[in-house]
Amino acid sequence: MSTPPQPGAAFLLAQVGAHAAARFAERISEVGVDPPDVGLLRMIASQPGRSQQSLAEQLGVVPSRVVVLVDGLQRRGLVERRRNPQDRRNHALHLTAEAEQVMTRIRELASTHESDICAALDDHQRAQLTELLGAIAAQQGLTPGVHPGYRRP
Amino acid sequence: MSTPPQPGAAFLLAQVGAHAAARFAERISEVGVDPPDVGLLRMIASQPGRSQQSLAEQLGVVPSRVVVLVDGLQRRGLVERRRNPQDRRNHALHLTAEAEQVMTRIRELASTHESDICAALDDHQRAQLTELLGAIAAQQGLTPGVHPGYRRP
DNA sequence: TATTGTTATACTCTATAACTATA
DNA sequence: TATAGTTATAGAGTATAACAATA
Repeated sequence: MSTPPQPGAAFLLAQVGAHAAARFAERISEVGVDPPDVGLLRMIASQPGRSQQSLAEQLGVVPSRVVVLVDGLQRRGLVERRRNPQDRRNHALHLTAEAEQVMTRIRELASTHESDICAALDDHQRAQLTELLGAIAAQQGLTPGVHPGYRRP
Repeated sequence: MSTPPQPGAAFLLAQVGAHAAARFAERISEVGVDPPDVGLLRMIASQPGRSQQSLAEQLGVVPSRVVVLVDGLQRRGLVERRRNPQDRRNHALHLTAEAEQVMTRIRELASTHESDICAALDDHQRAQLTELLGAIAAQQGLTPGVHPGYRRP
């Protein structure tokens, strides 16, 4: 007797999660950034002046990867590296004025994205889903706001 | 006034989904395969004798990628390519006896994985989550059982 | 001429390790 | 000597396009 291919919650999570991530990537390509960029921009926005090392640590990523990501954002004029006069080794990261506008647009896109992905659910179900996922995330020890797309070094 | 970083359902989906996928990849590494391998093995198991073209189409992937994946599975002794005497251009794909055993083990690992990922939920909540995710998957037009990790060509 | 599968090639992403400059 | 950041390099994964065999 063969096992019927009834996907469980874990497979559905991976499937729907990857779909949601891919659709989000499509949307934000409008402003010329990709999901890792957005993660970094959000972290810099919430704590301006952070060093690349501290970002690497929180993301669970090797510092040389942050260099590449920040290079890209700097080329696009979204992030500034400012030498810290107290310790000229480290770079304080700040968003540019343009980045503030871009972040506003990203928040709009994220909101549309949210509605799109949850189009099958009513408000109650959406709240329920958020609660269930939040419980899993907490129990699994996921860092709030940090996407595991950044891999551990 | 700054927007509080309250992650919505879409972000949680992407975050938890990527986590689930990564954990599953760890588990199945025990039998020397990775998630794309498992997807292919499952498809061949449910419809033995399929051609590489038909797999490529269902996965939404370029045929040359299927070549590489099947090469790997063949090297590991899990898949056989059999020339079709009627049309000697195409290769009918079949699982080996070893692959049947490996699939049994993978099903065990998937079951453990499922319990692990849903450890924060009781049975009722787990059923609820599965239902909500199923509704999203259907409304978003996702192919049942096909992980979007295989990208569209 | 069209189709199945393959190879050759190139591009992207990411990690490792060596290196520079500051401390 | 230790630390922040950078560069150079290599490996994995994947797509594109040219190609071989068969129809």
